[in-house]
Amino acid sequence: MTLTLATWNINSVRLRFPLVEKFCAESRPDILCLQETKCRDSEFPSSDFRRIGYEHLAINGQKGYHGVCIASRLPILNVVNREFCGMGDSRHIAITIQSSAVSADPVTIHNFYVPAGGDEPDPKINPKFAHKLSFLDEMADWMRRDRIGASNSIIVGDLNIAPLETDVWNHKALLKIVSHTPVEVERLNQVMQAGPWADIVRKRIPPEVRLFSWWSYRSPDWSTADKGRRLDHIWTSENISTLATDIKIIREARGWERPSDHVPVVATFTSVKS
DNA sequence: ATGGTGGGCCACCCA
Repeated sequence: MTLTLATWNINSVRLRFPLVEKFCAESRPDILCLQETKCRDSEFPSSDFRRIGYEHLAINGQKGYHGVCIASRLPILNVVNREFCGMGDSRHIAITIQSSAVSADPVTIHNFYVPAGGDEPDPKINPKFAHKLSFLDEMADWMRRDRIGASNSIIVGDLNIAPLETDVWNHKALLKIVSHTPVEVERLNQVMQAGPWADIVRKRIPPEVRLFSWWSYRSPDWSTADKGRRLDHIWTSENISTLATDIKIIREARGWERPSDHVPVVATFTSVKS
C-alpha cells in the first residue's frame, strides 16, 4: 500500500500541461500539488487533468499571478483555502483525503506558494520582502494556534526559501540573496517548529548532500553551471514522517522542452503493514 | 558588479 505525492511550481499550467502529462505518465503521482498555475478557476484545464486520471481537483486560481491547485486520483473529502496577509492572493489550498498508506484517519495536505520577496532583503525598503516575512509569521501563528501539524498532515509547496547550506550552490555568496538570508531561514524554521513539521526530504537525503529543485532561467547552461537552490519542500507531521520511504527530485524535468524553472519533488509513503 | 530569461497580457506586472 503506497501513496505518491508530488509538488511542482509549474509556472503556467495552461502553457505546460503537456509537461504535467509527461511527468504524471513517468512518476505516477496519486496526488499532484501545483503552484503558479497563473489562471482563473474558469480557465483551468480541468478536462485535461480528468483525461489523464485526475478526477478530483481542488483549485484556487487568480488571473495572471500565483494560483495553486491539487489534482488527485483519490476522492477529495474536504477543501479549504486560506488567505494570508489580507492580500487576496491565491497562495494556499488544502484537501483532506483517506489513504491507508499514510493513516487510518483522514490526512490533510496543504499546498503553499510563499511570496518570492523581491530582490532587496530589507523589509524597511522592500515591501515584497516585508510581505514574505509577514506571510511566514502568519503561517507560524496559525499553525501554532490551530495545531495544524499535530498529526496526519502534510505540507508541500514552493516556500521560496533554501534553508540549509547545501540547499544552495554557494552558501557564502547567497547570504544576502533573497531566498537564503538568515532572517528568512529563521522565519522558515519557526514555521517548521510551529507545526511541528519534519522535513522528510532531508530525513531521507542527508544535509551533506547538495539538493536543488530550482535553476534560474537566466543561467544559460543551467546543468553544467548548476547554480541551483532547494526552494520546494515536503514536510509532514511527526507521526507519519517515517512512512516516507522514497524521495525523488526530477532534475531532468528542467531540461525538458520549454521547462518550468522548478522541477517536481516526489515523496512516496508506504504503510507499515503491507 | 551587472545582467542575464521566462510567463501573463497590452503597459508593464511578476518570478
